[in-house]
Amino acid sequence: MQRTTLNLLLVDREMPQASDQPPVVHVVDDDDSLRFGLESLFRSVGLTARTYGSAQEFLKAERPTGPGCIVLDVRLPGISGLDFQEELSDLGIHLPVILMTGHGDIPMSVRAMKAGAVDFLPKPFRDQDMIDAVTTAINRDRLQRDSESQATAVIDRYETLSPREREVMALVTAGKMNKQIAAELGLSEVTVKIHRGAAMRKMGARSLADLVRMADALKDRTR
Amino acid sequence: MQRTTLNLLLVDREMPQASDQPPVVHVVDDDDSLRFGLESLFRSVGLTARTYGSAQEFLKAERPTGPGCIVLDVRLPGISGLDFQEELSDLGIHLPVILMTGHGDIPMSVRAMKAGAVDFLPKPFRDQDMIDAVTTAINRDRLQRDSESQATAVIDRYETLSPREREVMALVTAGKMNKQIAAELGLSEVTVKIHRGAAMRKMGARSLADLVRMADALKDRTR
DNA sequence: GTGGCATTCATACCAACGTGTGAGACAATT
DNA sequence: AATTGTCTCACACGTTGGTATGAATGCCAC
Repeated sequence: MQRTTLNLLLVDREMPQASDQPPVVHVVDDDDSLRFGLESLFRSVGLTARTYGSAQEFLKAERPTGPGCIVLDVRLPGISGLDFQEELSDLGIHLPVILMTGHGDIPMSVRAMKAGAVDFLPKPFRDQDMIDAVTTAINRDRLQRDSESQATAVIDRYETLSPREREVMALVTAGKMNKQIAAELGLSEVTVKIHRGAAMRKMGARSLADLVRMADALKDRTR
Repeated sequence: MQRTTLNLLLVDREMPQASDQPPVVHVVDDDDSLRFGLESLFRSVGLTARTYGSAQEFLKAERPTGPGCIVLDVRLPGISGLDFQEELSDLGIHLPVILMTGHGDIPMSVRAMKAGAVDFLPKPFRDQDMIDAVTTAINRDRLQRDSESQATAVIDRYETLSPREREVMALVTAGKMNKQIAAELGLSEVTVKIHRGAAMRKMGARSLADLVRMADALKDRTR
């Protein structure tokens, strides 16, 4: 579930976000002619492509923030495409990855897929297969981005809560009554109500159901 | 993602369940000696194996209900292992699948992994690789089973709700007040309270937070 | 030290929730 | 025909939740 747990909780407040930027396909391959070929292929279907001759070149370029995906050759100068795929995760670049290879084998493809690759295409591949893979990758990225931005909004609000408010929120969303919470924290019931109200206000929850879903979304992101 | 949304909601009531049956590895391959080899390999690590010479033989055997996984050759008499993998899903057999092949290629392995295979092993493989794959598969199955049985328990309870109770539950878990629900359904507030109470009782929810999580779990299963 | 923030609480009031009693209507089943 | 289940509602009572007023304490930073 990861859930699109929060579906429409925050939509009205988060709507005017720039989630509709045109997607960019980042092509990393040391073969010049293949880069040019892919660039024009993607342009032919209305997609913007940026190309890089090596992993280093990709990394020293401006870090991609908009939606898109990465098309990666397995054999790159200096680093394996598979290793680079993992490195991207560590760097916090979660764009979906498509791998290509001229001399690949099954274990290689399995490793890539286990690591979350969208597709693994042996060269030569058909143009349509690449386009299908990129389309799938971009859709996946869009979904990721949407749930990510919603989760981020919830986390941002959560950060504004005081320690006490967080404690109370945890117990409230665990289904406990104010009275029980007061006993558990050694407080009076009024105080609990105040923290509870503050948590609702700061989190932007219009109902307890909202708050419960936000709490669950927070748990999912921590795991 | 499916969320372990419900973590401990039902534990106290569902605990004495037979989720701790020993796992069974189902081996489907037409090569006799390989079947025997795998059977003794699995026995050597304390796993029970059942073997089948073909997909048909597997299907006409007693349908597996306990935990485990399926080890499948890609080339089977009559049907491709990849097609069989998909067929198993359609039949509602969701045991994790590991594929083996003597003459495989990359697209084959990619297709299998996309379809959710745990691993795809070219023959000959190392014993340890197979054991690792099976271990991963069985763990995955355990997680699936746990969340599945919890979800089933919630669904079973939901089925006992009357239509009105379901309507009210939906609106309650959407965060609406009794007053609003009454207006929306053209009812008096008392009536809403009665349905609401009945829903809580029948669902076994001890708090609104519980009910909200159950409602979300139901949505996740429907999707 | 003064302002700001977090935390705590009493009192009080109103809104919302939960449940029980009692009852009428309708449909389907036995 | 009787039963069962669903759906409906009025009335009443007690509990729980939400908020405002007013106030006290302690801490940290400017």
